[in-house]
Amino acid sequence: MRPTVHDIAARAGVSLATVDRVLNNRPGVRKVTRDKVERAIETLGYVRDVAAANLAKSRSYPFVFILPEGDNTFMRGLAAEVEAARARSAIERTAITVVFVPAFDPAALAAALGQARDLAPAGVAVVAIDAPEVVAAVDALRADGIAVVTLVSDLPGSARDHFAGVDNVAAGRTAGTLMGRFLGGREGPVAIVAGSMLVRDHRDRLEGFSAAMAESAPRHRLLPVVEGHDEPAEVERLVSTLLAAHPDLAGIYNLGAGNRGLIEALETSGRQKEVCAIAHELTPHSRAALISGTLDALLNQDAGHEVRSAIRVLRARADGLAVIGAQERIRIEIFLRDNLPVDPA
Amino acid sequence: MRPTVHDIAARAGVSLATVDRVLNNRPGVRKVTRDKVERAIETLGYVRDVAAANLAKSRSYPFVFILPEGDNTFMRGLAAEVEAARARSAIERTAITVVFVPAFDPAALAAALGQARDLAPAGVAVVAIDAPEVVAAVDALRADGIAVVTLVSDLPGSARDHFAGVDNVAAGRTAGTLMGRFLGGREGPVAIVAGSMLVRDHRDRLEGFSAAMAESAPRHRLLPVVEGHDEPAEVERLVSTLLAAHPDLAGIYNLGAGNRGLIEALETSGRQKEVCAIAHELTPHSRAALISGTLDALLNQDAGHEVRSAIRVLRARADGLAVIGAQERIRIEIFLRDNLPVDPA
DNA sequence: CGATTTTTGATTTACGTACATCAAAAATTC
DNA sequence: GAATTTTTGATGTACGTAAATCAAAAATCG
Repeated sequence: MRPTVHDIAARAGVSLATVDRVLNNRPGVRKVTRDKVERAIETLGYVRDVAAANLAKSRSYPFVFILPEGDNTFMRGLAAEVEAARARSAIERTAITVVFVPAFDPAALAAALGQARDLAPAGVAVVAIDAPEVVAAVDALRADGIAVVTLVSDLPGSARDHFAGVDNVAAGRTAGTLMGRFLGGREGPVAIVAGSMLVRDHRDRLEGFSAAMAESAPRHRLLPVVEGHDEPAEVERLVSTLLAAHPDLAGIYNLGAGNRGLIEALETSGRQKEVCAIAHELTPHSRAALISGTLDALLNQDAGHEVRSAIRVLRARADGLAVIGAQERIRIEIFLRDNLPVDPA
Repeated sequence: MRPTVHDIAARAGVSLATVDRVLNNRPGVRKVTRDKVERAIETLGYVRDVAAANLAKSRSYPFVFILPEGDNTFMRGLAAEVEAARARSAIERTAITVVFVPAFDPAALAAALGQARDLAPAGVAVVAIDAPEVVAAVDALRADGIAVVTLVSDLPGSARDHFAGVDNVAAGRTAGTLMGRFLGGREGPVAIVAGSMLVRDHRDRLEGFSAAMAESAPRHRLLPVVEGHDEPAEVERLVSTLLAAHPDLAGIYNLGAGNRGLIEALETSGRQKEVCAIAHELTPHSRAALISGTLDALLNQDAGHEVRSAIRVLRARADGLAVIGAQERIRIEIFLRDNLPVDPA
């Protein structure tokens, strides 16, 4: 049977109250006694029963999640995952408030962070935009002792506690290597579609992709990046224009959202088999396109993992505990039509 | 504030005892009263506090894990993950016993399953070997009401509750598609190295690989499968022989363990860049070979995920709860040098 | 209707920890 | 050695649920 505080008290020859004082380092214990108790804890291998402790404390963790609005499928999926976490909040003793802000709008985001601060939560998770006012708002939260985790897109230069997202330079590199190898002997330029160079994750992916392509397929020319603002309709126009302008187009890398537009444009052109297309995020649309062969590979970050990781980190920070970095690292998943999970993410 | 049993009692106008009877469906409650209580539960949105419930029940889950012996890195990693779970057992209320049996030995495995039965655990997790005596031993456990989960390698035809591992046909297909696309315009046959056709996972991978290669690279001839029994030394001999016999070898797929032998043979031959090599399981050796370019891609199943999933499922079965299949599906991870996680699995 | 069975209420103990209070003992100071 | 401060003990309550007991009330039966 697992040792309890009573066992420690007996073993150390002290009272329960003293054990409690040591365990929760309350004052009023001589060092000799403290040592005795700590030795007993050590030899018995006592581990505090967190469930019982939380029950006794009736602790709760109020968190705020700030997510972008818009009909981008990935972000909607992320919101759904936060909602799922909210549903679990009863048993996890978290109280999650979700706030939506206009996408790509630094001022609105900074304002939302300010309002979150007024709620005095234990922690805030935010899909960041890389702008000075956002950095300032995050730092203000931290100054109030509120834990902050960036989600999906990071905010380097701020005092955020943690980034719950993938290494986007590595993601871009992965896409570049796959593109280079899939192109094989083919000739022709490669196009790149981004959402916005305002967000850090897109800039990072571009950097990684360009570098890896230069290594794995140096003879392929990269066309200038076009920005589709993660809007399917805009992406479709851009890609159609690219396809028309470059009859020898060998590949397309969409490093942002708006895959519906990419897929639509490719299939309308009838060149979906000749053009090697790589994109991000597994959604019902991208999934179908991967199966049909319009998309050749898909990189993915698991939104559910990211949300759960963010919550774990926020809770740990709220308790003043350390975070095991390796355990919270979000993986870059590669999907081909053959290793698709049965359920759409 | 979250509702408790007291709130339900008050709302339904019954006593605490009656609420308890309904919640744990004990006998002695009229349907009218039961309905009243259930309506109160519904309207208040009551969710049982599992932590408090487990505390009150002081429930514990004794599990037995049966793993193969041998110095195969993946299996050692799996054992380490089980050990890590054992370390967490204090806070998770599990009591895990680990048993090691000789690899590829159906009789020994069946005997171990029999011994596990004598311990009367709540559940057993086992790396299965596809043999009739093993099926019989698993079915005997199930007949005793002991939950059984197969780990890594499945046992179809048995009464096991769940398989905590990847879809190995899909894994083989993934390898086949990657191989086909990576080969690009190259010519030459492709070799396949397996561990043993005795275990289901290897047979499944072979099937998937052959099918996908036939689709994506039909002109490449597949050489007859050779078996290396997951032993690095044996794999090295086999691969060296293959390399010598086929100067035009285009690719090698190692669907079993023993990557050290594969890597050694390739690097000794000096043909590691010409031959496209795809293997399974991320280990320090395979990781280094991926970075150096000796291996071109690596498929992986996360042993930690598998162990934790197995425990979740065993616990759910022990409590008579349903398992959310989609949540327990283990993904087939693809690693290129660019998306390697920072820490070796 | 009374007798019997079934259903319900009231109450208590327990799980392992947190936290508070007050008294008792020990150590320290003068 | 007395007065003071610090340390320790004893004890109780709380968290939300499980589980048991015994009495009381209600329903059912003959």
